[in-house]
Amino acid sequence: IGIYIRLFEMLGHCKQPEAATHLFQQMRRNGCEPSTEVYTALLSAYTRSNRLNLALSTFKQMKQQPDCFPNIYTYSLMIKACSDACDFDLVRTLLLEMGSAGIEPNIVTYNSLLDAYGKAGLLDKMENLLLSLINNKVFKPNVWTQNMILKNFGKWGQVTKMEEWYERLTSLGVESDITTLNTLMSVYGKERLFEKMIAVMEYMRRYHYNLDTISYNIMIDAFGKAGMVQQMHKIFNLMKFEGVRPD
RNA sequence: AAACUUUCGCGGC
Repeated sequence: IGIYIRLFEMLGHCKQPEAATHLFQQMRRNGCEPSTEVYTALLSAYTRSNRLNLALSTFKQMKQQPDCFPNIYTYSLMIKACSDACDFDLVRTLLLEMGSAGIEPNIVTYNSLLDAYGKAGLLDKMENLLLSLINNKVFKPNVWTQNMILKNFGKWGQVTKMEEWYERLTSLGVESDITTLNTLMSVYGKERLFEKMIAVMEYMRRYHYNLDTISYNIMIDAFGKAGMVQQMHKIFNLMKFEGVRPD
């Protein structure tokens, strides 16, 4: 059983939803009873390839099986899939369904929903939900919440909002990680705020965050798009000097 | 063992 879950996970990463379907059928022919975990892994393989309809029909099928009750992982996954498709009515249905099943959403569930609002440009909804989570003290935002909030304000050009929320979340005790700082650099790069982008890089070097391939890609990309060739070369040379390999 | 975030790809709609 664990092997099947591992295989579904691998097929998900390789974007092979059809192969996952076949594996599931084969599993059943071999007399293996599906479980919550197996269905969740299968659904994950589907949603990783954005096969929402296939995931929805499989989810329905899952709920008709004995001993295959969706759990918090299953619901979070389905909520993310519906969120990514901007089907917020379906998200609401799933949240209600979870509630009646006695399953409470957690920070991961809300992170998916917050990100979906952000991606759709519904920044007010995103911010209001975040504020209510903070004010109700149900969940502490975590570093994933922070990174996603910063990215979404940045994505829509709201740099000041992004900086305000960075300060606020930091003051609430959320730590920054390499992804946080890469996100800030990416936004500053897109906005052509190169001095801020470089300031983040220097901060990272000063405080011993190891810049990774993504960090350098972000900066090279930003300078490249602006046609700033010698700055681009400087970053490239720094990357070689630091022993980070390009991809 | 299975769910959430940053660059670029690949895949899907």
